[in-house]
Amino acid sequence: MGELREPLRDLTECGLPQALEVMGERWSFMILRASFNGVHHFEEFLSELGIARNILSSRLAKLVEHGILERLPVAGDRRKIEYRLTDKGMDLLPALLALRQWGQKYGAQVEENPVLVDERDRLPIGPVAITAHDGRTIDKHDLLFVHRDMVGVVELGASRATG
Amino acid sequence: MGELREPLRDLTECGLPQALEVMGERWSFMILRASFNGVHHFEEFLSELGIARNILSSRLAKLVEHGILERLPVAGDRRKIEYRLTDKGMDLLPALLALRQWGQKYGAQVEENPVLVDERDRLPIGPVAITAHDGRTIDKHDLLFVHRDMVGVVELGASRATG
DNA sequence: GAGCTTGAGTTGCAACTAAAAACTTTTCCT
DNA sequence: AGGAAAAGTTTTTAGTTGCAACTCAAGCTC
Repeated sequence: MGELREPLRDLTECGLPQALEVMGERWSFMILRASFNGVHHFEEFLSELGIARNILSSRLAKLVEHGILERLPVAGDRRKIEYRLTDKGMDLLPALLALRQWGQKYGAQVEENPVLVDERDRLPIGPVAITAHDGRTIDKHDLLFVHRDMVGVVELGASRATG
Repeated sequence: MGELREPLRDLTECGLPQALEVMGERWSFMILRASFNGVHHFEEFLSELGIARNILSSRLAKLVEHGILERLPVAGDRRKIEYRLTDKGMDLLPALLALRQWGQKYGAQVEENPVLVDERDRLPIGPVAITAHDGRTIDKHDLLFVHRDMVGVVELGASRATG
């Protein structure tokens, strides 16, 4: 990553804080993972994750509030509530996998199970990758932070974008 | 995501908890982001992030301890310490970007700045993508969790992998 | 239909973690 | 020598996490 530097000092403009408001909390990602794995009910999360009841309660509420999970009463048993991933929640899969793959690469080698596979050939997926605007995957060494006004401007001495 | 279900109940085998041990803490990702943006010194992080000194101190220590940042004395000024991303730290970029993109997609629309671009054409990067074993990017709808022993086994009734 | 069980939560309290502000140390600058 | 900068610690206060017990409605059992 030769020159992945930032030209100015205003780092505030970015979606990260938004994401972290929900997903930065202690159990959020573990709950999300359980959701992806077909866990849907309060008591299931509880025994699956080993989280405290009150914490689970407030996390689920927050995930619902942020539209990551949906809270629906179960037809047929009026005690039961089903927590289901929304599309917004499912869109967290790349983030979850990226994190997981990193943990796997550098953590103590755990034999992962279940394994996420490509439906087509049932072979394990590859790494989560950064793509260019045209879909090529790009290496982290080929990245650069530039000022908003300089997007698309290719190195012509000290030229500046106009407009 | 048609049948992204899990066959069994042992969700423990996965790199996610490993990753969350460091990156699940409150300021870790924000510190990481600042690092990627060329922030290297204690007082810089402090004013950039608006974090409390003691918290920053302990987060930096933890990130160093986990090999995500390196702590090196600066030649020429013996007061200064430089915190620098390691390769392990840089490998968190996909996770960071995935999170950030998600936040951007669903959060209040912020004009992001600086923008991460492809060095080649200086155009903004595309989405972080899940890839298949051969490098194709795959959609979340084409994914499936299967038991470790069933990897590569293509739907042949109730067949089982041997070995 | 009385009594037990299940599901999805609250409540109360102890232990831990984060935040703000002041203080400390060492080094540099003049 | 005196002041300021860099990178922390310490102290105090406020907020979170975690455990255990409790609630309360709905089902199940005989």
